[in-house]
Amino acid sequence: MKPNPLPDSHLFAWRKYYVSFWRVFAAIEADLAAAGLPSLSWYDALYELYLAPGRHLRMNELARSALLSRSGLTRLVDKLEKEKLIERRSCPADRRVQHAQLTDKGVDVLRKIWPVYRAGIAQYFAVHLSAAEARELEKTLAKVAEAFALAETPPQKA
Amino acid sequence: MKPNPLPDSHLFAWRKYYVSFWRVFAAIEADLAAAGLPSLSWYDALYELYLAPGRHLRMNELARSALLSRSGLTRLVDKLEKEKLIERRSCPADRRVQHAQLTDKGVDVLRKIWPVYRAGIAQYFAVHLSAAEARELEKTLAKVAEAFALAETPPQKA
DNA sequence: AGGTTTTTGTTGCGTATGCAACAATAATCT
DNA sequence: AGATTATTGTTGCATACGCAACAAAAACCT
Repeated sequence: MKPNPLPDSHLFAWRKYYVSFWRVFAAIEADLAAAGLPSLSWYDALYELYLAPGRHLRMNELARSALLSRSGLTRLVDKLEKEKLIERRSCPADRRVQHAQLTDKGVDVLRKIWPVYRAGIAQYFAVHLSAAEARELEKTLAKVAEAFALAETPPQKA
Repeated sequence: MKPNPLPDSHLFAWRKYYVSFWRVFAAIEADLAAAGLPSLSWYDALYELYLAPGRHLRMNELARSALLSRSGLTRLVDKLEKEKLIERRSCPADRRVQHAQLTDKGVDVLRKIWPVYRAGIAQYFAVHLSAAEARELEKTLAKVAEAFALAETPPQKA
């Protein structure tokens, strides 16, 4: 940990990354709340289920995708289930496992949130980026995100 | 709001931005907690005071810089004051105003946090960026952040 | 098979944080 | 000056979230 190479260029990049993210995130959350819609954590969970084959995922998988702890996800799924946006389903093959299954009503809510979310992304974030900058940003941050995806895979024998 | 131009390139950039940020943020927070250090919100507030002329700021200003609501900042300052990292000082010129004044002990804590924070930035974020990418990222996200700085300034008459 | 270890989801608890309401004070407008 | 309005920081309340402990179930060992 001694070499710790953090040149100014990278530190400055971090500061902008950090500040800009919180500002954009707060602005989008405020827009959602003002529209009487659920917050982004609901969207994230519902959307991950929407993408999943069969529109269902194990709690554990969903927690990872939705960027939550397992306990946090349990609470979130409690609320989503109370609103009938998902259903919990036991897994016959492994009786420890619960699946969260997206309902049609869940898809509806997803479709209600998206226009406001999209407008927020456009207004607070995308409007400042050229197409080239967007592609560059995606490429760069993909590497940052990817490192965590790899870390989730335990080291293989070979 | 109808045109709403959000091309795929920008949407993909947003997804990477969003996911990578949460992952990096959580990893750094975990490192700080593991080292028995306070969380980033403490660092943010102390650091903004450190940068400020005279090492003090009004509560309102500090809330903005530290990315917190006024009430959130009040609670944070309560804790910082209890640990003697800052002092509250009334302002004679405007008796509504309180200043948060960084103490020497506050500077010490800042210096204790920074190595762990820096290592986290380096390890989870900076290591994936070339110098050119870092500069590009900073330039791009500066525009995103700057829009909010401008929005804070109420529209001028002219 | 029988005992240990790991994994899975849930719960108790503590903490962080925002919104709306509030009191004190300052600024603004006749 | 006097009345109204705006600003500042704080508080009550509600909510969201993580960690550690837990029970149930599976996987893994001899």
